[in-house]
Amino acid sequence: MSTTVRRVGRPRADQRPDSGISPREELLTAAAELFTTHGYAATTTRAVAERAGMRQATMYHYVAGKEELLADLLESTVTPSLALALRLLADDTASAEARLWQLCRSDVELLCAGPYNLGALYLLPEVRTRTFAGFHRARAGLKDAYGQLLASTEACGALDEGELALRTDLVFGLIEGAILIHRCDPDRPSDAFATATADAALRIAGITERPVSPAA
Amino acid sequence: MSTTVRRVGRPRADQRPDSGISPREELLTAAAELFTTHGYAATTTRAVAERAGMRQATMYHYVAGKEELLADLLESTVTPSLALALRLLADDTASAEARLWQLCRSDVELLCAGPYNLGALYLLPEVRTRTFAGFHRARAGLKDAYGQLLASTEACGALDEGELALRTDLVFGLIEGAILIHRCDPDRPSDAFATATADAALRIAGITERPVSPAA
DNA sequence: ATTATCTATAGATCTATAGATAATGC
DNA sequence: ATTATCTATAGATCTATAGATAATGC
Repeated sequence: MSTTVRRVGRPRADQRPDSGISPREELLTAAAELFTTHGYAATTTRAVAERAGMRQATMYHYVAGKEELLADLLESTVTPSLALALRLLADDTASAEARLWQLCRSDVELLCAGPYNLGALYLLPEVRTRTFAGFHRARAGLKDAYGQLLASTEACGALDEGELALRTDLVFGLIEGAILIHRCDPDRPSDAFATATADAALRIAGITERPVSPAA
Repeated sequence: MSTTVRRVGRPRADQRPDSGISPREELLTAAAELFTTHGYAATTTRAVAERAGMRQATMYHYVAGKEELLADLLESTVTPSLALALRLLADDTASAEARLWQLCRSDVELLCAGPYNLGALYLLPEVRTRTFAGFHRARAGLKDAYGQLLASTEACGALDEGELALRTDLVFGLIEGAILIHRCDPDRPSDAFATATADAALRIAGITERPVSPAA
């Protein structure tokens, strides 16, 4: 009946109650908090490891270094958004306007729902390096989905290529920037905020009234 | 007739042609480039000093450290915007819509015109500390001006306090985020981009057609 | 035997200060 | 004498590896 799990290997120096998640995930959680609050470069491997309950050197048993943690965190923010975007692109039972609205709303909710502003991490200059190619590919795919949905709307259907790209950038920029706006006033309920941001995104696109939402 | 300026003090180790700006400004320029491309925490005092043409230790003759450089740079981005905002608030010859549009357009131009994405620096976690109180005060003043202009528009005049704050955050967020959008496609001419972004900001506010621009 | 962890540390930084130096100014 | 700069460096990091240690598994 004892919940004390006997584990292989030398015991940790400071024992803590079992969190239920794997050491690697504990490292990711610790990194998420520290990267977003203190900054990536300012966060040491020691700080991440200790917060995850292990000594600095032990971290290398689970990850190759700080960059790997950041790459993992970034991919985890964009992957669910991309999955939804692809589903919505394939769905022809709802109008483009309605699907775009739903994508916007859901992306803002995803960005703001987590305990940390992971969404803001993509702004780090370090992220430009090739280590993060996977993240960049996924993000480009997501932005492309926004562009395709926009192109299918009545308001943007007649735009030329350059104008459409500009609209897409503005809409996508507002959605990605929502995490920073949310940070100004974190007490605002995030579902109302997500709805208002999706409405704003559609107004940017030139769609003046909120479309009928498709079945989720 | 010689342009070689004889200056007091020990000569620099590696002489370079006179740039015309003061050593402190050279440090600020160097910091702007390095902070925006490599990140603040990742930039060393040595890197800043050498790029400004002096040895690492000499930097301390002009500034107290890295933080002072960042604080100065941040204030320099928001000060001109705030000055214009206050002028526009006091100007009652133009409609609120027209003044808001002009403020948006001008802010985006200011953010995007510089050679570096200084506007993105305010996102750094380090900026939350009290060293940057001056910057935060100016930024709050600017956002407040946006709020006042918005409140004077027909589209937002009837909104309650919370709704107005939300609109303000969304509009201000789009404008501040414009620098990040610009980074995606830096070749787009920045005046057309600024115009499109100001249009988008007004659409977020609920203003459907571009107001007649007041005399600049 | 295998595993997860620890301690210890080499090597590579980076910041900020101390004190020397090489100009001009008077 | 004053000034701007330099060189040198103490003290404080931080990363990543080497090798020891204390569990379980068989």
